[in-house]
Amino acid sequence: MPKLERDFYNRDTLDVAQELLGKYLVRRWDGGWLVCRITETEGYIGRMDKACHAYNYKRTPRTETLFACAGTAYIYLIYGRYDCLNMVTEPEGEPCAVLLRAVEATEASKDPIARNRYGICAAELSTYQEKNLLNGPGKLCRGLGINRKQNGLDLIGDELFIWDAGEPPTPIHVGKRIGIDYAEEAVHFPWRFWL
DNA sequence: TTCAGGATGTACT
DNA sequence: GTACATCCTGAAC
Repeated sequence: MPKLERDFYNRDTLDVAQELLGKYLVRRWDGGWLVCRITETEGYIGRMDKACHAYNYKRTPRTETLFACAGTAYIYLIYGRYDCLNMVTEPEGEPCAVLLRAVEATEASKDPIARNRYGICAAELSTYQEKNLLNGPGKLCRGLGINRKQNGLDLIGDELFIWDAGEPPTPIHVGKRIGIDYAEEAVHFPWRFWL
């Protein structure tokens, strides 16, 4: 399966957000790989988006990563407890990114992910735990062992990257983003995509 | 199955 | 001091 190259990320943020759906997030882990299918994303576009940390090109130590070249991982702490994973998009200097909101574990990856999330093996998961394994941005980071130490990581490398399995496009749902009620007019931008 | 409330720490004002 | 791109728990239905 081909790995996505920098050209993929160096494009319009909303195109990237939609095309990431159905592709596979790959994380090197314990000598092997954790592989998850991407099912929900959101776009954030700093030049015009009050929901983006780098709105109006605001540079701070935290947002510096958003100005890096496309194909960089932007990872930050939210609500004091959870990490969120983003893919930086568009040319260097444009603070834009795609937030990964939800993924699905492949069968072979379920055991280590269940251990990361609940400290048990996959066979011990309740149906409730299985349903809530990776269906949120904080959950998928916890499940895949991703945290702020990986902020700025190159997504073209071996630690963390995306595989294109060549699956045909399926219908994509479009709607408002979640958890950004403070963002005034940007609250209504239809920049959330899911399968 | 849904809902309210609390946890928790960093960034920024 | 305030706000935050969230998640979990427990209680009510």
